[in-house]
Amino acid sequence: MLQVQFIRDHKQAVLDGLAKRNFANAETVLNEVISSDENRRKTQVLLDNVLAESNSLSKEIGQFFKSGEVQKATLLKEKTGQLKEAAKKLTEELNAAANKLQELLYQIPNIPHSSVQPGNSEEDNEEIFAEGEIPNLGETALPHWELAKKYDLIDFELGTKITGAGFPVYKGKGAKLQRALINYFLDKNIAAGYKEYQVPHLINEASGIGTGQLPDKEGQMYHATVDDLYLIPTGEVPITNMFRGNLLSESDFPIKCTGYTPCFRREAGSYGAHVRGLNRLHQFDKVEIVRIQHPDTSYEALDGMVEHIKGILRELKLPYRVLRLCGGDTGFTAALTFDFEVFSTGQNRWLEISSASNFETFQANRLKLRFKNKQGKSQLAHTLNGSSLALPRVLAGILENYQTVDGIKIPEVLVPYCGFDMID
RNA sequence: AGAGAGGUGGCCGAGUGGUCGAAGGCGCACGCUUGGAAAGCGUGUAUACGGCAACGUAUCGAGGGUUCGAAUCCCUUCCUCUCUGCCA
Repeated sequence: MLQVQFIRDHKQAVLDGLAKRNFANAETVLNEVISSDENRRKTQVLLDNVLAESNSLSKEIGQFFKSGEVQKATLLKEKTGQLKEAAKKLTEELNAAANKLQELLYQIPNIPHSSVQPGNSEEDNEEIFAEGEIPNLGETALPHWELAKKYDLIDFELGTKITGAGFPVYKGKGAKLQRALINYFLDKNIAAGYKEYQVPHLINEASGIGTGQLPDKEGQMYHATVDDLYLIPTGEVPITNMFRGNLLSESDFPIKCTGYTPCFRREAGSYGAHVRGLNRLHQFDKVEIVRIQHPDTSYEALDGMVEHIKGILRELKLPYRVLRLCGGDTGFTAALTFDFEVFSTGQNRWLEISSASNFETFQANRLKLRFKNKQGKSQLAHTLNGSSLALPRVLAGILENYQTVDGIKIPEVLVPYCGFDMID
């Protein structure tokens, strides 16, 4: 959520930013925001004045009662009746104005960073880095769902029986490989200074609002209605919300967290060849990294996260590329996002395996996550997160890129975690 | 799940209808003191919104109500603790 003050002071910059995202009716919405805000402030001044008068009258009445001048008190009481009505009406107006402003602000996405290019879709994302060799497996390369079947690693049908499509069952060495990856990712993150957390997998409404999943995107989350809780779509939500409402001091920075969680996504509207196998699931595992930063260092931090993720992919010896997302493809809450994609040899396409973003103050404003700056004022912090990494597609990438006629080789760094070096 | 107790500032804790944004203590900051430190003494120390400011308003878990006036009374709700039950 953008700050009203910022919109008031930098209207043109906001318009330019929204244009990069192709946000419709930006000017109209901003004008509405500004007029709602004016209305809100005007109403508040009126209400404050009424309440101030009412308060001082009440004090006088109290004095009169104390000194026994009951008649004077009774006289004043009549006056307060009118003020009460006025206050009630103004309170309603103020609430209505504040709610309207809030609703408008919820609709406006974050302003993209200056390096973000305009664009409509993933076609317009820029590749900024690529590394690793794409193995030449020729015609024999199999997609991971066939490999998974051949070596009995993942059972999609069994998951369908238990739950439904998109809830696979990992078996034997498939399960072990996945567990090895989780441990390896966590160890890498911890070595880089991230503190490990195990967090709840269900969240309440306030948490969903804090990180921006609610109120608009509830259709993407599973909702446990009896208790009004949501299954997390990503570990970002519980991890970031640990800091909701906090007032930090500068010495608390940087805050670096990591955690392994399953992720649950309804993925309403997804279908077709692109969702086969592990490509798109309703439940998948992910190791997440989250950082809370001083605004001055948040972009350094983002670069640090990108380098960290590169390091992991380099060790896994997977061919990957990094994209800077264009305005139209950048998520609602992010100012700048880098996507990581691994080349999937068996499908001959790139698969997104990580996304690292700086949200600047957008989430912090919703979370009321602030710190005391050097001037002693409270100021919004910056939040960032990234996947390190999303499991299924890394698994798919390993199966497909490491396949040989004799079986699937295990990347060297994972052998100690797996306890075997070959799936055959 | 049933019964009871309770939720007050960074922390502890007083406050049961008015002068209470809230005593006292701890912590923290600054100053005095000191060769330096500790101790001692003094001053200051919540957040949000509005206002150039003086200041005003709101906030004692949250929401609603009674009252001229609510931290204090009533209702709803959330959370915590104790006991009982159940249970990985």
